Amino acid sequence: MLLMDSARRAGCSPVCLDLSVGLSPSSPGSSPETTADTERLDRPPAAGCRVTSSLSEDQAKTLEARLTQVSEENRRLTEMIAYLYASQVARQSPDSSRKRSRDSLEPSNSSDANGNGNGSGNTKAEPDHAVESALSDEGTCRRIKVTRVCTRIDPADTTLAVKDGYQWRKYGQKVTRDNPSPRAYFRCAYAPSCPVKKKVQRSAEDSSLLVATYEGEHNHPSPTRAGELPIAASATASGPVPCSISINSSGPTITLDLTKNGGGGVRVLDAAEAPDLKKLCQEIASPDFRTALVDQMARSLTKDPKFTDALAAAILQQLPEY
DNA sequence: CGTTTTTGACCCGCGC
DNA sequence: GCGCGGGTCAAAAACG
Repeated sequence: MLLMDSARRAGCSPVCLDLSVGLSPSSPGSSPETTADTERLDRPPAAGCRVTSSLSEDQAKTLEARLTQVSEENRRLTEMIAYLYASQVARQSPDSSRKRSRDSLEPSNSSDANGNGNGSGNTKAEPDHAVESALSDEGTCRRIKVTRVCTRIDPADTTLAVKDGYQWRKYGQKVTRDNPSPRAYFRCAYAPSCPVKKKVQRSAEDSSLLVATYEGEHNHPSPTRAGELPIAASATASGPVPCSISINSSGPTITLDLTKNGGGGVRVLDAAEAPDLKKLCQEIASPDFRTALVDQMARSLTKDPKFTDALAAAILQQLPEY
């Protein structure tokens, strides 16, 4: 979110803040906020598509100029992301790592997959699953998975409820120093057999953003999502939504913004899981990721009325007049 | 009446 | 040793 703001301040359109970050220029990707127009600009038409061939020379030049501009903005944002990411990693203090290493001594269930249930569950009627991130700890005997999920909520909503498909029991609430809004502590309802805990707190910067931090992994299926894949697997399977990339100011986390469509999980990485940006980019550039991304983009675009309208208009132009 | 939530007290690690 | 702050406990209250 901050990055998006920064991008706007820097005069960049959020349109180009896409997943082509760190990838080859041909990599597909777009923000959910991307308009149909830009979407067509970002990518050359597929083979056999006759749309561009019907454009006038002026239109072609305009489009080309626009493409150049978008590419330039993309490049600048890529650099910005890399810079911010590096800064965030550098800011990781020894304190925080010590704290997390202490956490890692807590009981954890590492035997099964990442059982974090979020994504399709979602909060409120509006499925506005905004940001996810994952933290993993290594270097100790045991390993506890820490996942951060941000959900867009109504600022007036005072309940710290994140409907993620699992049942939770609240066991405490505390006002923390760095945030005026209270932090709620939840344990999985299947405790003590399931050791997962979560902390939920509004973002200090954006009260409409609810930040849930999950610790540990569920050792049971979600009561409401039985049969579905756990987060990490589903993220790859369903594919990440075309999304903007932001950097969570609260920590060294690269987040993927699902603000618009919230249509599924997303592979998320942070400093602990992705030691450097290169690794992150390699992951994003993987064939599976790309395939899932293309699939998700197609689904997203077909849901976008602007896109369908533009497509219909383009098709209409190609129809012979009778 | 059983379950869940609330909330003040308590515990523990850390820095000074 | 003391204070601070985050995390947890557990009794009381609220809820269905």
